[in-house]
Amino acid sequence: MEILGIFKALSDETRLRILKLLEGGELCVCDIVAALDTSQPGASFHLCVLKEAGLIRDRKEGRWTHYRLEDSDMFRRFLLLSVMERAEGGVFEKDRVRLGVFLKGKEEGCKGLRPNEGR
Amino acid sequence: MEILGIFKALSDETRLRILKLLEGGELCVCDIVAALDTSQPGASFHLCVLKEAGLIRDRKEGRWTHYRLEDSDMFRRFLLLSVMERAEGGVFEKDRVRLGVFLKGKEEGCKGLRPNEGR
DNA sequence: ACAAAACATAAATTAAAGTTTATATAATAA
DNA sequence: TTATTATATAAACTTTAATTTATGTTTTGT
Repeated sequence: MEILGIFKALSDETRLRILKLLEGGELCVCDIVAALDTSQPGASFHLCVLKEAGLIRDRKEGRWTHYRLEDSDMFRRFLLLSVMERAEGGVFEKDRVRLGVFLKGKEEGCKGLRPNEGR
Repeated sequence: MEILGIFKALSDETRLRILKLLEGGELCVCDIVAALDTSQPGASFHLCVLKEAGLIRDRKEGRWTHYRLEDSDMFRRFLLLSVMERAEGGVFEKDRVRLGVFLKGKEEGCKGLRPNEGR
């Protein structure tokens, strides 16, 4: 049953955190690992569950995999919106901060490099 | 986090079956046990999870506890509606049939009894 | 061709959730 | 008051899901 898989995917805090992060736009796995401060296989596992449930999409580019929200149908769109609105607490804010720091660090590393020369 | 509890409550097939049954109106625990063809403590456990998540309400009357859907707020109403619409498969139909048979049996047992004399 | 980075997958472990079995409680009927 | 019915709760057990640790794959940089 499709709907059961969707609710199961949404019934885990780590996965709600990932969805909230993706609200800000596409992210690669290492961004998510940095933001959640968790293990890389752990993040991959949860991303897989979310993808199977049709809540996120992936896009491969070189050695990176970028994930973004999949809200092409009404039901999923509503659920994702609900997560954005109703998922609250310090965890999400902290994730957002860690992500910011990490992304900033990435930018710094690229200073002075020409396109396609970065990490 | 409230939303997490709601999704957790919805991430189990037995509980979706209970919600679907309650679509038809209030039921007592023994109705649900009969419809699901499961154990009474099992049904009580799942009813408890659904109640804690605010998806159903209970009403005590004599030795019975009657449960019904709680759709007083928009979000829960939408989720419950989604379950009604999107939960599909033979299980639900079978539950409905078993419930019908059981309720019919109850009625029969009451034939010829004055009010408050039957089960 | 070799090394390193980004991610995925698999096996082993741990933790959480669901089921079963037994017992308790509360209300009604006899 | 004793027995019975409807339900709840608790403890033991089983199943499922999540985490950890180790390794594999692919792509890119040197």
